[in-house]
Amino acid sequence: MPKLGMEPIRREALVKATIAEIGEHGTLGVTVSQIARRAGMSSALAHHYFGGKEQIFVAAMRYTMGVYAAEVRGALVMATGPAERVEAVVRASFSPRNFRADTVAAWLNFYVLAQVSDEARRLLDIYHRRIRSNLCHALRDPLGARAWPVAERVAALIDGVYLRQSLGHGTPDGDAAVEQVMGYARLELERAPT
Amino acid sequence: MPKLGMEPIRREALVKATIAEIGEHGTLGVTVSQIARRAGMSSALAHHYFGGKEQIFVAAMRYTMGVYAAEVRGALVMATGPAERVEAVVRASFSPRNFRADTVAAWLNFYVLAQVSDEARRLLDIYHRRIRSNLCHALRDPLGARAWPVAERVAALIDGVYLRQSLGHGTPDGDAAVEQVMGYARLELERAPT
DNA sequence: TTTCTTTGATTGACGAGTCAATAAAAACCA
DNA sequence: TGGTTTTTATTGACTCGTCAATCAAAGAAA
Repeated sequence: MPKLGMEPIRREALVKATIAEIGEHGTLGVTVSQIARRAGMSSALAHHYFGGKEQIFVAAMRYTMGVYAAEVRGALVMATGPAERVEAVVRASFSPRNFRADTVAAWLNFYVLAQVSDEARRLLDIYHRRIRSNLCHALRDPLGARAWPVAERVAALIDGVYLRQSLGHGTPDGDAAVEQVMGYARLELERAPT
Repeated sequence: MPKLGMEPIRREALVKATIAEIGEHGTLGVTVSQIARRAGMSSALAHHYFGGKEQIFVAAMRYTMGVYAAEVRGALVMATGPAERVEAVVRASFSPRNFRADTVAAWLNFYVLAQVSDEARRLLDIYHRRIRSNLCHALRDPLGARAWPVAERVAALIDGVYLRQSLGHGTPDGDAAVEQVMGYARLELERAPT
């Protein structure tokens, strides 16, 4: 059975199982055994490859952020002009995938962890920096010096709307979320001339 | 020792101890014993008065929200005019108290719990409805029909900015947070004429 | 005495992380 | 080629610790 090169396969299986398990239970209070069982291996193997539960979860979050970053890049290549570029970032943030219960649970628990785990905090910083950079880049041309504060506000608005859509009643509505954020973005772009 | 009317005293002590303990550990993974010890009683008594850990935490969150609501009301009575009323709500949301580590920890864990606990979800709904109502009321006069979507956006912006300030580097800056939100609010108020 | 308060002790269970031991593939060697 | 060693993969069993929740019983006021 033991074939070579199992490590990356096991790691990915664990990462995906972690997200699924946290999505089902809502909490980080899932056990390594549950995650390992879902990934089809013993808990000892999970510890062998990752070291501990927190490291497994951070890896899972890194994965989630990677997928999100890819979504953003994918949307950006088809965008022309500032408004479209901003909308690309916003749309990616509110994609169906990001509103799935497991993704939401991952993010919420990630925020909790970021309070106390340096590694998680670092990862969160990367997310903040990336989205800020993407938005700034899109806004720099039309807004000039105002690009920075507007980007910051759009980023915060994305997070806030995401939170409310995720925890509100009923199924989250991605299009409505996009409109909520773009409503502000367009306002800034229309009064553009710096 | 057993005097009458201990119940409210014990409950309050437990609620405050819960917030302090979660603030110190960051997580809901604190034990009932830790909370009870901090509140100066046995864990059995905590169970006696609240039933279980989740109920203790929900009570703690209800308390936190109550304090916040009082802050908002206090700020509102001194406000005249739409802009000031909005700013009152925003300022209260970013008061030093709300940026204390224990309050932040309470809110973040509350979001996690709201995914799976009906009681927590109901409480979160109350928060959403209240802030929406306060902002709508402040904006209805100058913005008319546009009051609702703008209020929703301001509310989301508050949550988003709060999240970023709390989990960003360094000490949260309440004034900067207020300015970030009011920057948008004023934009809407200036183009006011419906 | 009745009622409220309080806790020590207990139950019954679970969990993270470790370790020694097994299994199998690959690399080395003759 | 056949045999042997090394490396990687894998897990069952175990340690040590924890914890939520219960309960019977005791202390004290009404």
